[in-house]
Amino acid sequence: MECVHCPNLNCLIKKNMVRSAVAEKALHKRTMRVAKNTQFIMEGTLVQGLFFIYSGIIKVSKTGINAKEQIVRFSKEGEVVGYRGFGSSAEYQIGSTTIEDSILCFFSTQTLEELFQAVPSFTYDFMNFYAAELSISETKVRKFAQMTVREKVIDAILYMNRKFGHNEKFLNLQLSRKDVAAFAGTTEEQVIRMISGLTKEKLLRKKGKEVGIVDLEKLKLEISEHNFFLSS
DNA sequence: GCATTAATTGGTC
DNA sequence: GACCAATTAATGC
Repeated sequence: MECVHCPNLNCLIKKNMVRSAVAEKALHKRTMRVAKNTQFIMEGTLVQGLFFIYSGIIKVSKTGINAKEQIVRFSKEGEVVGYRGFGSSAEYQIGSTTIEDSILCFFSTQTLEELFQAVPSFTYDFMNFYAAELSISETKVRKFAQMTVREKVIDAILYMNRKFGHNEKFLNLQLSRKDVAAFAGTTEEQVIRMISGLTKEKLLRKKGKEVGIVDLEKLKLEISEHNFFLSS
């Protein structure tokens, strides 16, 4: 998977390919195919570099109290994973697992550091990326403290819709109830109950494990009342 | 099909 | 609202 032919124009590597240093380093990356449901970053393991997603979907998670999983975010093509353990600490602060079959481009810490030193525009893009992530995690803290379970579940579904889209009937991203719970910050049973309730209220539809949005405006309204809409 | 995993429901603290 | 147990539906082989 050569960067020159990569369609992900928003990828930080691709964006900076015009700089010869980036283009040169891009030749030394390692690309790997990772099957669905495979963990490719273990929390607490030694940081070796960053993964840029060429294609596929992955989840980023952190182990909380009682070994409960907390999903931090989901990422798709063009995005980067592993940066949390970058720089300051030597171990990855997060784990990451594929949700779909994916192709990842790996850049070693050493290569990246050389690029940070040599290419300001690349470093600048990363800085903006970190800043945006920080802002998202700040509003997330607020959400967790103030939202009801119903709002958290609606918020999670709206996020899935914003980020991965929706076809005629259902959300494009099909997650297990357990993953939705781990992302929303509640339990699997609560997610199931909320989805069932919202389906009865004609705001959602469901068929098997698939979930779809029926009344987007009403769902948005419930969240916007608490000023939580935008971001994340 | 059978076996394993996920979704759902009901009840308790 | 979380945790636990029992039932049922979905999925892998």
